Amino acid sequence: MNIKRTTLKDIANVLSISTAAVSKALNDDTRISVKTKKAVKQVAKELNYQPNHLASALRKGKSNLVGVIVPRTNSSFFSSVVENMEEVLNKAGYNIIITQSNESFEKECKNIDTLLYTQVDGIIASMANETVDLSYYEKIKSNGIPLILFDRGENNLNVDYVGINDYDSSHMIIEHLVAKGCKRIAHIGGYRRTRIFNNRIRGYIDAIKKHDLPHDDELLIESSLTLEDGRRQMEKLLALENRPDAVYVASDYAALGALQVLKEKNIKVPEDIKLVGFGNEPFTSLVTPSITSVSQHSEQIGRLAAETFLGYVEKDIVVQSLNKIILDSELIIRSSSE
Amino acid sequence: MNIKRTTLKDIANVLSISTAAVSKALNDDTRISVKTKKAVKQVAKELNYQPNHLASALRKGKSNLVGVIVPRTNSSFFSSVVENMEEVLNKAGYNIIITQSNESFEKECKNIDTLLYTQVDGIIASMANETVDLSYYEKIKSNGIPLILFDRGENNLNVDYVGINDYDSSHMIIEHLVAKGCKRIAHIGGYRRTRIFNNRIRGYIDAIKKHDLPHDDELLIESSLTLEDGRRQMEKLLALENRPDAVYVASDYAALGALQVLKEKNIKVPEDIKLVGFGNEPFTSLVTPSITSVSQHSEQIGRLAAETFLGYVEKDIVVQSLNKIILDSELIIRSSSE
DNA sequence: TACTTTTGGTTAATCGATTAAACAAATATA
DNA sequence: TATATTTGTTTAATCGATTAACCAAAAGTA
Repeated sequence: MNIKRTTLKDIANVLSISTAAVSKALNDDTRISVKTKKAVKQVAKELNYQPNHLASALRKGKSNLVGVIVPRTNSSFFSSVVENMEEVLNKAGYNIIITQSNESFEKECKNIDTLLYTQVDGIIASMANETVDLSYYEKIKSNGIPLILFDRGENNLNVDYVGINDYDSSHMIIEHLVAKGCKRIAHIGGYRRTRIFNNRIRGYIDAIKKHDLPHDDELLIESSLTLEDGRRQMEKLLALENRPDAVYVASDYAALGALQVLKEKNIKVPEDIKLVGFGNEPFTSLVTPSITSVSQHSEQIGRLAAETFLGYVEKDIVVQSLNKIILDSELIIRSSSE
Repeated sequence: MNIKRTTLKDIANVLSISTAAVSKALNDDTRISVKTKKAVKQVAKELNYQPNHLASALRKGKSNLVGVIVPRTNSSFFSSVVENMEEVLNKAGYNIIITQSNESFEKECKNIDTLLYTQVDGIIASMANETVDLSYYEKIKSNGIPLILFDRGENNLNVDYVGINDYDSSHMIIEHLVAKGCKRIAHIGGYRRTRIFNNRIRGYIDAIKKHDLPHDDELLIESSLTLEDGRRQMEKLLALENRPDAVYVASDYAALGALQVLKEKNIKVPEDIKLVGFGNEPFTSLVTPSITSVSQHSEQIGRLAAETFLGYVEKDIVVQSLNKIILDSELIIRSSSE
């Protein structure tokens, strides 16, 4: 498969001018006459000229590509974030490369390597569940390109972060459940090592204490937050001597698993146990009963992360620092906690 | 943000040898002594050398990147296809760039431009719903890189295709519904212009005829197959004087919309109306009642598409032709049609 | 007229890695 | 010993676009 592509030289030959002139003409350099520009553009069109991105990126030291790393793409939160990010970046002349870590640290490292290898101008990422070793992210920083984190961030990296207020979100949820009369609220949370999940756990504990509710160890569970683990942990909670009357799950997927178990055991939701998820995935409104959840404003997160990146490249800023943009979340109350 | 990266030259300088020797040493050229290789690799490591992909790709005329275009990433089918594709390609030394068209023709064209611009070595794509004009895909072909289509393909492009047998799948569904005693089966299908949906429609019609069942025009509806349109079309079917006793929907999302409407109207599924979806999205097993659906073997599709691509680049084949790999699908029977 | 400025280019270097061709030194072969 | 081959490396060209530096011709200005 070798079809010779049109190059600047081909255009230059046709018009008997230098490649430099052609390059400048195509880039609308002021030092090229209108007449020449017209001629060049005409020939470029005729020969179906497509600039060689590799060559120009190599020369300019800039690829106009932004790398994106997400744990999964098949989550509506991440997919929406990416979509909005892309819109902003496209407008600024950047294209994006999406990679997914599948929550695996190893895969995430590979993705980082791929992106650096592809010479992206910056990376916008949400960290995998597994990730504790930050050396690969340090690698991005030491490469000198901007790194923007969203949702799953890490203070120690000292880079920009866009996300919601997880601590407050937990408070909001507990307030809601308390208002509904719950007295024994459990939390199936994520792993504490992940900052956002740790914040949700802290929020949960503080809110529980504030209302003088029981905060037994057995009511607080760390989980991988997959659907399957949601099932498993819910079964654990149901096996307790003293069952909770409400469960706050830090992810909609795990909440869905929990709901399945509750339904299978004929435990009425919300009458017997109230359930709250997190993330406002579309299916939360579709299942029966629909699940109360927290909306994270994915559109804004995507847009803000992109704009933060653009802020760096446009102003050619050299040093990044810990700079958090924290958005308010919104509790969407549905049948599972009514 | 300008941190000077280590180049071949830096390594060459340290060792007082030529950059050519360094390049060859790193690529394990047989003409370089073991001693030199060791020294070079040692220094490369010390200086944290990262090859400049742009430079090597430019020189070699090969980027080792494969572009992927999918209608959406937040569908478990596409996400699983991509995951498996990636696994195969990674092993062969290729990295992938994922782009999503959001079912928009315009966006798809942009994606193709981006990928060609990034100089990918090939493109694996599933076409957007909207796409009828194939000129952008022709552009890929005329660029001389392999194009592999999956799921949403198009014969007229004369390229490789990996997908399931949609015509047979429809038959399988109708057989199942007939066996369950259904006598008036409706089909909410996709747009006929999309080959797979056309095949499903043809399969539906032929199977219906085979069983001498009514195939009134009002029972066959073309739809965008979004959840919302699923609702809309289901409402249309319910407004009919002579309601169907089963509905076969060509997408799980639309089937979910249909199910919502049925539940809202207190129509019992499967007692009053049986429902079948398509795609075996995870939520089909999660909703109540769970939805009968068709599994498309996403893992295999992904793997086969990747291997087809590799077949071209490894053998340096020049001409592509219409070459279909058709897999069998599997009907997963659940409560909605029991 | 004589000098300056502007216009519209051209030349040549450059980005960093690869590779064909050349070459010196070491080793093998006749 | 003389010649051929192998080994290990260097030189220089190349991929295609960009750009700093340079230059000739035209136009402006004192």
